[in-house]
Amino acid sequence: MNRAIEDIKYENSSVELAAYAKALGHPTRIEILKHLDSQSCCFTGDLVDVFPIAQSTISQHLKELKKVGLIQGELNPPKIRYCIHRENWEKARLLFNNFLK
Amino acid sequence: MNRAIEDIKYENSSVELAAYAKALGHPTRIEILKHLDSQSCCFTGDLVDVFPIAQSTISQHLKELKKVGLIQGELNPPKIRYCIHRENWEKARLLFNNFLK
DNA sequence: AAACACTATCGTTTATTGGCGATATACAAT
DNA sequence: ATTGTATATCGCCAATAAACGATAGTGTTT
Repeated sequence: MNRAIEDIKYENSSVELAAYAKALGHPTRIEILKHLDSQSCCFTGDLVDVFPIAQSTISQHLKELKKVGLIQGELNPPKIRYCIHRENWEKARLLFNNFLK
Repeated sequence: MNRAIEDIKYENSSVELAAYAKALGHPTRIEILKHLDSQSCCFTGDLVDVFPIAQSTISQHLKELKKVGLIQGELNPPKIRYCIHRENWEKARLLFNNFLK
């Protein structure tokens, strides 16, 4: 019964899907994405005005979303313009679509 | 963590979507659901044979999935037959579908 | 060079998650 | 009533996540 965690062999799509799902697993991140989607792009500062949470916290959420590839940030000094990463967004859409049948 | 999550007014759909996403945010749970889907239903014991993780851990994952409503367990003594909760599954499908446009 | 605006990162704290073995519970069959 | 089987729960631990304020970049403008 001594099972090592590294013995688990997941399907690739399961790992990818879980990663996207995990990133979507917080209401603030969902609403950040909704906001991004509604106006194609926006700056961190806009979000700080919209959500009653600290700037550093928002930055962390953005980092999470960027890490998993759902958004991308382009320099627009001194601001950073965040947009949805359409290619990966589509990839996620297909994964969820296929999974949820 | 000075701010409770309840203090932020999220859209209802954001909270629901995030809850589903969070439940899907682990590869083991994804594969459990795939397994359930592929054969409509199954017992905890079947999963213990399939995944190299402890029985208690699988039970925990099932609990998570049940909590969010994606699966349901019906007594089939002495076993418990787990099935996908089709109604909520459809609800999740619509939420993700709508969100990912 | 200094001041400013914007964002990221650091350090800390607390909560949650994921894993395990051990134990408890529930029911069937003996 | 005892045994056996299947599943859930408990207690524990390590790792990760979420939140904050403070601080450190980064690039513009004065």
